[in-house]
Amino acid sequence: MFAPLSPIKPRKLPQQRRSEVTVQAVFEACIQVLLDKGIERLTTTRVAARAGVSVGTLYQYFPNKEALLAAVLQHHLSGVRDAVTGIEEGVRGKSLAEIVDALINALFDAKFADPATSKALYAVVAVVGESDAVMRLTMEAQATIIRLLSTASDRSFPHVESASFILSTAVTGPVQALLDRNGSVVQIDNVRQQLKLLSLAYLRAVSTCHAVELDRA
Amino acid sequence: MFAPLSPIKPRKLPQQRRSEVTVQAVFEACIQVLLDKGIERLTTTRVAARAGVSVGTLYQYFPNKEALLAAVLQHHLSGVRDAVTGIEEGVRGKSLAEIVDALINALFDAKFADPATSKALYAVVAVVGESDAVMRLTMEAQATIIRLLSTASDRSFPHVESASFILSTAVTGPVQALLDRNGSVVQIDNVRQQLKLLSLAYLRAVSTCHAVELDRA
DNA sequence: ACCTGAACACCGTTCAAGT
DNA sequence: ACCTGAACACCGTTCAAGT
Repeated sequence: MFAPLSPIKPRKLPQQRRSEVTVQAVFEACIQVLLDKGIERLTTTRVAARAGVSVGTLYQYFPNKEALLAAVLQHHLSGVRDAVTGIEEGVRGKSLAEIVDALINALFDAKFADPATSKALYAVVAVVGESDAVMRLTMEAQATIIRLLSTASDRSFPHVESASFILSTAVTGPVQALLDRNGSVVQIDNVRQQLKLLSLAYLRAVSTCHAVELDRA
Repeated sequence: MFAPLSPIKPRKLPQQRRSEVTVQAVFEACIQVLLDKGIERLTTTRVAARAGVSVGTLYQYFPNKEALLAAVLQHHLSGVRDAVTGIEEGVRGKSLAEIVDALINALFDAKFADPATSKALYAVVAVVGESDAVMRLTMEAQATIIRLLSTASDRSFPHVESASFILSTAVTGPVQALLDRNGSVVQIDNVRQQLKLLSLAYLRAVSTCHAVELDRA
């Protein structure tokens, strides 16, 4: 979050480094427990044990169970957000079709890189979905989509905010369903193509073509 | 579920009736607690107390907490399924546009009749989503959509199953987001119209027009 | 036939004590 | 600076006892 900007400073931070390792271990243990016990049997003691530390240590870094879950979810969501913002330069000024293609591909690559983790985290959303940090990440991704759509060379959107809200939320459902059913690679790819089709069809329906735009003086 | 078909038989079932009342009370109490405590603080003791019975009584009707939550979710989902199947006769043989209109309207009427309850139940899906009964209801709704799309007079679908899977899951996301944000009436209606647009645009993209169909002998 | 509530094993969280 | 684990309040579930 607020990494020191001073360039050469590392070395000899033994304690800090130890705690970093601990936090990372707790993080990974949390996902592991989530994966093979389910959120209902996700226990702080169990997570701590799996991470190789005591409960007390876990509570030194996370004020409570919910904060732990929120942190894990946050980490995952910021990965998704980065994947989406990462395509921004590459598609600037391109056609709507190309933008949609890049967008859906980025989302699928991020979500299905580790499907088990993505699936496990959906249960977490229900518990910490109202968290500020999570809502902020969602809105950041939304803002990026708004910017992306605005740069389309062949189309313009009278209601970009509305369109990107519908688009981003609509795409979520099929992805979630696919994760839930442990879809095969070919099913995943089929849904990916269908979502490109859906997104493009919808966005074209709510946009106006640039070619016929001559309402100047 | 398996109501006796014998016509005149009621009267004098004092005990049964008492238990029916109890079950209903527990049911409603469960939703109440869900609403103002959240699923993380949903406690069997709390639900029982709110229903005006003891924990022991609750466990006489539901083998465990998860079964209770599953039953509540099931009840809600069967309402949604009924809303969808209810439009079936009304739209048989009509145009795709009319079918989509009726479908989205039915879904919105069912989901936003009691938005607070719908919202609260999304957290429950994460806990009992894998339940057989819940999955059966989801598939029944899907099957109805497949039948509906097949009856469209002006269009036919080469891959109805795929199309209805995408459609039904895609529509879920915006509805869920709207419930999460406690959308106003005008926002709800806006999303309703957008989803009709989206559904129609997508379904037209994956269907073939009936007018050009003359591949007979 | 239905209900009660004390009892037990387990979970979230804390804190005095260690290195 | 970081870790431990016993301790406490609370939750899920059971069961002997009531009406």
